[in-house]
Amino acid sequence: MNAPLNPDMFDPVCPSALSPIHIGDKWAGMIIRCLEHGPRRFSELRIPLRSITAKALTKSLRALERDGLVQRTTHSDRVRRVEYDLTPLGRSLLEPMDALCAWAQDHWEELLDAREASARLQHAG
Amino acid sequence: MNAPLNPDMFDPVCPSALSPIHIGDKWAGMIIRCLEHGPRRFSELRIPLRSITAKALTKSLRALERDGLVQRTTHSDRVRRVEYDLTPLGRSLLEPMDALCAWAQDHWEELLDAREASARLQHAG
DNA sequence: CGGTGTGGTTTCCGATCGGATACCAACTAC
DNA sequence: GTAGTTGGTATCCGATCGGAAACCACACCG
Repeated sequence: MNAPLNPDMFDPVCPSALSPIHIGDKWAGMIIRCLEHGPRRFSELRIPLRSITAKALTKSLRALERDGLVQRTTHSDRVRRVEYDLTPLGRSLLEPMDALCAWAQDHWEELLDAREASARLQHAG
Repeated sequence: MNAPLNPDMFDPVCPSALSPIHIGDKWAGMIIRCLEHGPRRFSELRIPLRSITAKALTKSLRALERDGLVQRTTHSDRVRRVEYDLTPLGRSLLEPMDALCAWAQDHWEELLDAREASARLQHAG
């Protein structure tokens, strides 16, 4: 099976937060990362995405499904079980996403410096 | 100098419109592409970005400036001349952007198919 | 003098976003 | 029966987005 998701997998000061490149909506990139190593259940996804509401998670997942990046499967178990998994198309996104993460890490300090410089100008002006 | 920008450089049905990956806000990616081959003036940028309002262009350019991706220069000519140019940081984005464009082109049909399939389900349901 | 071009800013407004909260059906466990 | 879990929906609401339109300072042109 699948190791549990690390509740802290998304560091609040993750360099990617500064990155000008985004996947889908606010949550889509993180959801895709959560599915990288296998299917996940709805409530399982909510753990690393700590502040997400059910509404926001549903909306984001539906968009990913509509775009063919994620597949939703309802299992007929005794207890209700719905799993979300990356499609091959969704999985193919991981490679460019890795390139973007690498870019963000490489240029994190430049991005921080630029923000701080403009904040100083703002404060001075 | 710099060849004029092609007014049609952004095909309304460009595959990148379907891409789930975005650079900055709605316009930032296109602006960066416009600056790829050298600095451009404000009104020059408005040509390929046909429907953009001055307000939207200003806002997007200010954000790019704040993030250190674009530099704004006011030239002291007789006529007012303001030019926007990519910084080295902004230029470094071109490489991952190319990777994304390649991904979007490679998977355009899959993306289209997924959208159409979900639209059919929507219509049938 | 008025008209034109440049590089914007301001105001208004409808649409969308995103969080909080409450609610729900189905099923299980006690 | 009652409580808890799962996978959501429905409603409200303030904040933000994004376009349309009007306006503006400044310089040049004739």
